[in-house]
Amino acid sequence: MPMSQRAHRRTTTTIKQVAELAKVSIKTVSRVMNDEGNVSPATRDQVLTAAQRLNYRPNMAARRLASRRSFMICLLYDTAASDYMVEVQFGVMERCDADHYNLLIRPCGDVTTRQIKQTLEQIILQSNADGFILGPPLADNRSIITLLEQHGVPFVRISQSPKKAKEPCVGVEDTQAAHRLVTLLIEKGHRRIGIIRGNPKHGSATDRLNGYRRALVEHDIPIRDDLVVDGSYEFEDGVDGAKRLLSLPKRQRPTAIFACNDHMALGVLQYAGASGIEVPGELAVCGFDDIEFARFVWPGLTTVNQPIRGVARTAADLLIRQLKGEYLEGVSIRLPATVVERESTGG
Amino acid sequence: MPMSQRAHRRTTTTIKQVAELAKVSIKTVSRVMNDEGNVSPATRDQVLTAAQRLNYRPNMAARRLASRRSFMICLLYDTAASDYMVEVQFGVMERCDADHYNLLIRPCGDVTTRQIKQTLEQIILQSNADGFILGPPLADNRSIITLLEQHGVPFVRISQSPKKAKEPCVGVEDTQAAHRLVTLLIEKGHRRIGIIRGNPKHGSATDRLNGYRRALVEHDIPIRDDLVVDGSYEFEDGVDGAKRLLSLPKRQRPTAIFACNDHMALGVLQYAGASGIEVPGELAVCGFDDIEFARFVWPGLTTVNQPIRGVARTAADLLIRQLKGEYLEGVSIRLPATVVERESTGG
DNA sequence: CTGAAAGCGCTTACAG
DNA sequence: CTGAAAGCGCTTACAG
Repeated sequence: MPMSQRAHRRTTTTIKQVAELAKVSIKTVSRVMNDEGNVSPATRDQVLTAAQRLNYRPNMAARRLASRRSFMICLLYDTAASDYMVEVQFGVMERCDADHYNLLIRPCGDVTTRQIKQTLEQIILQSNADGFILGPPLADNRSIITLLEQHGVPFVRISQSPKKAKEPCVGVEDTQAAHRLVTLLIEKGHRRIGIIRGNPKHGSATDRLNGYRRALVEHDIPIRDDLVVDGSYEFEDGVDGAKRLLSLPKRQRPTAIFACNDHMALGVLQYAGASGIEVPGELAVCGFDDIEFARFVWPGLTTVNQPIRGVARTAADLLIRQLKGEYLEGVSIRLPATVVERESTGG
Repeated sequence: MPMSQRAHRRTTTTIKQVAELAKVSIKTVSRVMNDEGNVSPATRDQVLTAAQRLNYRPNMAARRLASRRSFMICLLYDTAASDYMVEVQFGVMERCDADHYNLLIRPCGDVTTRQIKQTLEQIILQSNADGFILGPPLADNRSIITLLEQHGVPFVRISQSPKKAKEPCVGVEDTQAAHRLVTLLIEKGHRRIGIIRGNPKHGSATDRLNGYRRALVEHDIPIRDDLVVDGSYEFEDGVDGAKRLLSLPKRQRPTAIFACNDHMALGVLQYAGASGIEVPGELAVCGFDDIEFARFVWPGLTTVNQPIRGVARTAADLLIRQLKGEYLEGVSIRLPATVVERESTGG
């Protein structure tokens, strides 16, 4: 006998059996299980006792079919770093568990917007998700947002650009964090500070650049265009950016580089290592994200720790509250981030 | 009107409407949708055309309820590295998509076996999963295996220890890969090769040590106990291991270190960097796993690339085939891994 | 505060 | 190769 057949034989107790034992109607059991209220404490106790004795668990498939809800939340994201996404998954899951929602994950890496839209439409049509959480930078994708809005499906965005849609949005205060980071460099005596910018598709890229600018302006340090180079959050951008910045004439070249994420900062470190430039002696380096490896490289990387799990938990919370009928249009939440100082910016 | 209400209004076509349009019974539509056969080509075409015209998608909740299957596969894992798990998720998902299974993820990091068992029992009782895929090292956890077997739930293990259960098992040929890696070091002239072992809870730790031993034996190099140090796959173990190995008297200390995973190898690199020991000049270093950062550090890390996604896809495949009734007891598959040579082992 | 009835959209088991 | 009937285990909408 193959296992698959044995598996079908699992005995399950139904709402009917609980109702019989508790001597009430199935509707009353349903009321108790769903905390609907309008049940006398005595009846409630009877039902709960009966349910416990029979080890009753509501059948989700039946509940879904009858209520026409899936109790599933879909987490949609594309090419985010794995560390980041695993944290997001944890955060969302924590919140989902509390309300018995299932989490469906939908990575769409290396896929065109057109393909994502098709997938999305399938998921929506099959009623496989009551709501969506969009990770960056998908959360800023205009045509995805429009599609979800057209179908009237609730969703929450994890993004730095709240204005891009009226749906709730959760992000990080990274302008402030970047500001503190660059201020730290200035306080250590740096005046020529280079920056390697993030992927312009992400709202965070703009935010972090703004933090950098503000810190310089506050200290009356002119913003030099030749110290601002483009990047897109990839390791290689860090290598290229460092190369460009450090090939400036010696008296003009930066003594510190702020790479807008850790991947690029590690690229800077690699270029420095390969070129015999000593960090932090000749060059201070800092990143953003505090990925696991920021403390694993030598010298350890000064960076910013983002409360990713908290952001994700908050996003899930807003979505679930929306599903329960709360009106949350225009809600935007930003969580604070923390500067983590390590060896790459010196003593 | 809150969004949650609008969401409920999504119009869906049912099997009944398709049946009417195609002028057949709903049972026949069901047959076509499930590829059951026993339908004449002409009828089949009619149904397919009708389904397409109405943009019909079977309602999963109804299907689940009627068939008493959840069409969900649960991926259960604990404290694996995020890079690893994201790859596993991708691989499993790829295979699930093909058969319209949903993927439920269940990370159990930092949780006792007792708690995992409770969670598992809940999932099983709620029929929320037709089958499970166990990631390492959970896949070798005796009491988890027993629990699943008792409930008669099909599962597949991702593990290096096929003998630990009769259920299907998928792994990597890492003994051979470790053997090739150490042989490479020997061919470069190294004779004193240290090894930092992996977490003994993982079957891979034993495998990799065996590969190391075999390579030395084949080249008539004695295995020295003082060159074999314990570890558990954490970065810090690499630091500690390097410290211990490199504090040996100069003529006895290793000229190369094989850390049994990349995290530990990066620990070795960090210790070397902080101690002014030049890699690869004074010390060759290699790891195992080929995590993203193996190529981001300087010097780039020589390591072994594992076909994680393929392993995961294979595991999902075995599970789905089991669910379809195939008999796969005792099946064990090992996929080959590839040595990736970078700067940390020299020219 | 409680319940009887109808129905969610499929599959199963059976019949022909 | 095709179909009519029953039922999966809940919730919804209504009545009292």
